[in-house]
Amino acid sequence: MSPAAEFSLERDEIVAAAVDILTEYGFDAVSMRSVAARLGVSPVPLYSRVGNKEALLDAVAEQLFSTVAPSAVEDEPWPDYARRWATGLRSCLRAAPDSRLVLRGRRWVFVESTRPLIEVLRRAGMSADEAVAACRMLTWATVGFVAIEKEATGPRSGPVGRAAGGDPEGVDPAEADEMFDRQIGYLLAGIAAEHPADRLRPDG
Amino acid sequence: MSPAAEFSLERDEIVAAAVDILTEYGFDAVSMRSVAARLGVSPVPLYSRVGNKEALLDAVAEQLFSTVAPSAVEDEPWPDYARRWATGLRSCLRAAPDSRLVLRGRRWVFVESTRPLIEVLRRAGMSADEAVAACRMLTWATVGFVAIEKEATGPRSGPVGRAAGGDPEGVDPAEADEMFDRQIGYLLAGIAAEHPADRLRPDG
DNA sequence: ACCTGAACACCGTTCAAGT
DNA sequence: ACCTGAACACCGTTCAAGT
Repeated sequence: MSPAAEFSLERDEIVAAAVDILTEYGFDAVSMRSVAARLGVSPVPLYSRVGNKEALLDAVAEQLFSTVAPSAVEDEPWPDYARRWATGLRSCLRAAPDSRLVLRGRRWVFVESTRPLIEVLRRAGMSADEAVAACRMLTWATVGFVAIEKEATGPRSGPVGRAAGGDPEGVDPAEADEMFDRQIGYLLAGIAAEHPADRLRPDG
Repeated sequence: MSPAAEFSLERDEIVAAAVDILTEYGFDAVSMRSVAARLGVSPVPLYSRVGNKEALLDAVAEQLFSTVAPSAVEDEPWPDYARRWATGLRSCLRAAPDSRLVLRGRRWVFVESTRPLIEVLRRAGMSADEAVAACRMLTWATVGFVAIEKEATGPRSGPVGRAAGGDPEGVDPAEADEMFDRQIGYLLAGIAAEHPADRLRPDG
């Protein structure tokens, strides 16, 4: 470490400070000014290191979400792995401090995580296009589900006075789990139905 | 109309002004100050009429999204109606100026629109719980899909330089249409599989 | 080079006056 | 009662100085 390193402001420290504020005080507390203050610096140097606030949130999302895919088990049927993959993605997303991180133009943070799933699908006999289409459907369904789930099971549920009761949208976490499982199951069944077993199990 | 009506500031005018700004200049342009300015008023009176900004956006969402359900056709099989219902909801959501309107705790704006779907499902023989569960899955899937679709087919698609190319998430509108149809089809098939035809078609 | 204080043009919200 | 100007405590971002 060079002597100057203790005082120099690295991109990674900025991102780490933003992650800290995000997890401690929430999404709305993350500002260029608050991140700078936590680092004991004026907001100006942040702009030369990360560009602007949007780029900072890009970096935060990348750190939180990249490479979340579970590893494949030998000889595991593709629907089993796909289900594990979607479930893993969902828990990762649910653990995230705020869904706004991923929903405003940061879908690309998952591209890296889709690779193992696409590989499993391809090994099962799907073409590249088929594998991408299947992977995309599962990803969109999962991200979309969690986006709604996070606010459906969260504190706020309507304008003052409304909510719960006969509201068909009020959902507790256990119901959400079951609903997610069922939805992914339906999608996997639909995908499987378009891919005859003999093509998908060339070694069976 | 009382003589004072011309000058009095009604809640509806405030909401209408907010909708105008939203559609003309976008979500970020909607502020208590900009809405007040459009009405030629200081921001203060808005607080006594609508409460605060969140309540104003609640009212805007309600005006834009309530009652979007297509009406049922006589003797239409429930999966056909459900598909039309989901497609109608999707186009309504896509026409909306910004997905942030519905994704931050405003899911309840669709509760009214779910009624006709639930009625069709119940008439087809589902129990109340089954109908609500099926309706919820379709609603969540559709809202989640559009939330991702709107930013996937929009202008921004990653940190500068990334995007398109081999990115499995880059999608054009036609592909999104097909993907939505397929996904809803899979869900409807899954729901139908759990509801034997004789129960769902008591008159067949 | 790299940081700072100060500024610009905004926010949501509230308060003490005015009529 | 109902509105206003002014203020408070914030934003993101930029600029002219300082070292």
